[in-house]
Amino acid sequence: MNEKIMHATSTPCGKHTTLSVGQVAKRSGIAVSAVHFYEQKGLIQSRRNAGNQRRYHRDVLRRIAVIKTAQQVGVPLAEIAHALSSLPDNKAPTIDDWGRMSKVWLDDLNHRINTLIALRDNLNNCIGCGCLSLQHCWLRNPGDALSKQGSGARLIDS
Amino acid sequence: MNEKIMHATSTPCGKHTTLSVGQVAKRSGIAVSAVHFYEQKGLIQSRRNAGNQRRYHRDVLRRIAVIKTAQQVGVPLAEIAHALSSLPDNKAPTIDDWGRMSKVWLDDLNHRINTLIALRDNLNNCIGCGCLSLQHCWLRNPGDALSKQGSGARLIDS
DNA sequence: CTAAAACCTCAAGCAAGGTTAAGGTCAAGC
DNA sequence: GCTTGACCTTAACCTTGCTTGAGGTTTTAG
Repeated sequence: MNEKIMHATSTPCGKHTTLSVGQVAKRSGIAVSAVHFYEQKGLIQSRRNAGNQRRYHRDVLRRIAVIKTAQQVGVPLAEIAHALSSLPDNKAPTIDDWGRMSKVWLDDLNHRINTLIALRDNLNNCIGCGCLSLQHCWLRNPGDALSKQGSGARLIDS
Repeated sequence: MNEKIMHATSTPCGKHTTLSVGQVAKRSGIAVSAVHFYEQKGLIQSRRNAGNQRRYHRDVLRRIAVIKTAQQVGVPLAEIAHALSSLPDNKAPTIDDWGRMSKVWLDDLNHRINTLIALRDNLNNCIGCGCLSLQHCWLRNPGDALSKQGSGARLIDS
């Protein structure tokens, strides 16, 4: 009880205050259970106060913002975790920290962006030119096995 | 047995042949079980031959290519199904068909692309300018509840 | 004609990403 | 000091997107 500083709302200043799980949930717009879940999966970290309650560094909000944004576009948690792992725990990341993380992600993000753009433009393109040769375009995707056959897959290929 | 035309490999021509589930799986690079699954979810359609085996129109390969590409970038099956539902079953889609589908998807694809680009560029940007004010950038995301609080979320905001 | 390969239907199981519920502790206000 | 809300842990459950298995039929190859 003497450790007032560990109680989430006990310091009026707000600048050096830690956050309780409920505060993190409210501010970041996710459920308390999701905060627990992310912590369990190692995406975020907390310390415990004298009464065993979680106390988060403010920077956790930033991490959660990254998590949410990445998830919106389909990046799996494991990958997000990997990227976030290059940031320091429980303190504000430095420029170098962000740089490391950025590097970890850039390739993947670019790949995702390119795939989406290809998907969008192929839809447009095949309509625009009227050839309907989607096959041709999809095949630029390495993961796509369609090309190897080459038999009758394309319909009106020019 | 008289309906030779319904047997997947019985016509030598290859142009008007239907595909068995195994052939579809092999050509599209997905498992037979996944083909079943997609059909069950309404993403693709089949007819049955005299022996109750599935026979697919060739165009199913194109649909699966779309499915796979979209999935790679995190579009959920339900949304893919919705988009695909504007294409005709069991026959090659016309230009108009693709146009309808494209329209259904464009907004979502663009949103996803923009989110990813924002994610990538924010990572770069915040490093480049040194301000680390990621918060500011994330908040352009409508789904993000962080902004409403405005209290102490930003750290070094300029 | 027969054996193997491919197919069928159901049902169960798995991984990811959480949510919900149960039973108990901690903390803040009156 | 006691009640009430926030928190704790553990465990079960849910949805999505499939895979695996069991038990039986159909096709194809020799």
